[in-house]
Amino acid sequence: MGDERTWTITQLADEYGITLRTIRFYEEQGLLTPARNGAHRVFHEGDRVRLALVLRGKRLGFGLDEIKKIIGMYDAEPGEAGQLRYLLDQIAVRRAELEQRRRDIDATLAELDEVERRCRTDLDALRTDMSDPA
Amino acid sequence: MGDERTWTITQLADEYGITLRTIRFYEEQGLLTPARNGAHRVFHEGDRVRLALVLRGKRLGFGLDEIKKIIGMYDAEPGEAGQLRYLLDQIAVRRAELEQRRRDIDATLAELDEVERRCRTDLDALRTDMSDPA
DNA sequence: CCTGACGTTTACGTTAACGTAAGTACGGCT
DNA sequence: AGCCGTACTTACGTTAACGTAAACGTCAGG
Repeated sequence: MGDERTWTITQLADEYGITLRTIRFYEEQGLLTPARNGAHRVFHEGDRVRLALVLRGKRLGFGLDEIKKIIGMYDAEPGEAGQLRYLLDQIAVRRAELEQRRRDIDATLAELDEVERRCRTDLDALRTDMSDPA
Repeated sequence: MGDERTWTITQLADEYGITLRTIRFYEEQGLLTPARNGAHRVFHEGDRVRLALVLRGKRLGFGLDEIKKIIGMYDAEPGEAGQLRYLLDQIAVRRAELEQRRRDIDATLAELDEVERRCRTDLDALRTDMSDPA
């Protein structure tokens, strides 16, 4: 039932292609809170998921404190109405940011397409010159 | 014909909500190459477009040197076949990155939706408790 | 003529996100 | 007993992307 599987710090680092230092740093910043066996860190499934979320946030270009807030929203306690409204607000803000990013991505992809087309046209032209050097 | 309109550094800074320092820094890094009137910078339409591209790159979380390469692709000279193939390679790389980012964004948006649903459910529960305090 | 707005350069300061030692500790193998 | 592998903490170093201050030029308006 209760997800017995655990990981060491190097196992997680290997799995996600990051360094031990990075994981320790994330803990230092409060992004991770692994259990301890003496001095050694013990990571459970939840820690693993959180780490994945952090890395995704990074790929999205968010700063670690931003990521901390976002992740914090995932496991927010129900709390009182004020907190809930604040949370909804924050969700709206993040969503707006992400949607802006998606628009940026789409625009950039479109321009890359354009560049690629020009590129292939130029290549074709070169080939034509080669086979028809008159 | 030849786009006569020009801008001062403050005009561009105001338009894009950045500082003079930032624009000067971008020039220092070779991302912008405005003309000069004596010591004063004179920005033409092309510079303005490039600045917009830089800022979009930043919103996407790219570093300035990455952005420099990407923008460099836009105005690459036809060049020889080897260069063109390299460029096509680079385009493929960027595209893969951007598509990964879009997947990340979609996943995050989906999770935000989930959090929002839980949030609204909780709010509803609170309202029900209020109106039916038995 | 002096001030203020706008621009310039040079250069040191700052923050984020780690990198990189240095030194210590502990369990297992031979 | 000695060493290896893995992990720990502490702490200074580094890079990117500007911020910020200092000191100066120049042109229009009062």
